[in-house]
Amino acid sequence: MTTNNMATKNPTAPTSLGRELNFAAGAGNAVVARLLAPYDLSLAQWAVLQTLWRNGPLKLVEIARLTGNAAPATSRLVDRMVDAGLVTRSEVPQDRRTVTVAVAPRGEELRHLQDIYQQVNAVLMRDLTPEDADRLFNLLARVERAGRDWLDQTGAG
Amino acid sequence: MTTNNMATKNPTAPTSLGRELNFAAGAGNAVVARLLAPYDLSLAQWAVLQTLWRNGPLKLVEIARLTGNAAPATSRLVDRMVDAGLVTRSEVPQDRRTVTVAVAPRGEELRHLQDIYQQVNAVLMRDLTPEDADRLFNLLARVERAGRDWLDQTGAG
DNA sequence: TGTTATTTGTTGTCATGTAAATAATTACCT
DNA sequence: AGGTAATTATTTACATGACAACAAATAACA
Repeated sequence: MTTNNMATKNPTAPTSLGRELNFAAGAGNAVVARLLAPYDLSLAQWAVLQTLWRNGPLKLVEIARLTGNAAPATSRLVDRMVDAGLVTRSEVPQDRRTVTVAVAPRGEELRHLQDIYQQVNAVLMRDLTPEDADRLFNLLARVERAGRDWLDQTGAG
Repeated sequence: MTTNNMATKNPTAPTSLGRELNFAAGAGNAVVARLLAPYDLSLAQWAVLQTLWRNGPLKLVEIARLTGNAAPATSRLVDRMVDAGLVTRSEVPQDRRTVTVAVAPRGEELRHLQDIYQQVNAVLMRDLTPEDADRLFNLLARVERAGRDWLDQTGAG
């Protein structure tokens, strides 16, 4: 099983986990992009709608946190989505710094795309057993946590 | 072990594989970026240098293929790397369409960064057993292949 | 109360990714 | 040979991402 451990022993094909992560993520993103293309919706836009469908109207900073993007990128992304009629911006009297973003009617019409990630899961995990799928999610979570921990300790230390 | 299968059964936390892939890849990319920052080198630039360090001078289209990017992105990326003195462009008499990209002296000085991905591997896989690491590489390869196959069949069919 | 720190959102600047269109060159094939 | 197809690289246009700097508003606190 591990007589020729790819990650630690194989000298002819040194393998970068970062590369494999990016290639796998890239393939997944291409699948979503193709599924969303008929609706003129990008993956980034879908991610914003998804957080709003699930959580209701949100502050911009919350959308940024939930989608894993920085605030400036989210601000401009929401700009384009407002122009496209997908979401609305509303000022908040209680805190005049914040802006509440909510789904607009044109975005509500796309709510049937809320569970499209399950189609993507099905495509990507076509050849995986349920046990393999569990393992993959678990391993990815551990990898991400290890990276974030190192970033925190290195950046703050 | 699979009494509460996250990927298929847990109704309270539906999980997107694409999301997890992107978050894990993002964490890995942030780690590399921080390691490369002292050398004023981006991940994309490092990837180009890596292909050249390993394979010698290459056509632009070969760099694009090996790094997994489209040709236009590679063309501009190489532009900036030429400006930075990292690589050189050379015309090929045998085929006047092609341009050969080679490592310049200033890029050769960074060759010690060739194996930096191993440091990243060590950070990301800190909590993984060698068997887990093997499984992760294997699962990622299968996921990517499933996505690419679907894209090919859907796009070409 | 009044000063300082924090939070929130935006804008500027840049790097990078895609797709489409273009130009130049080479390969193919009757 | 000559016309068509394929390959290679670039340019254009646009979306998206990061970081720094900034402005406005609120919170914290001496």
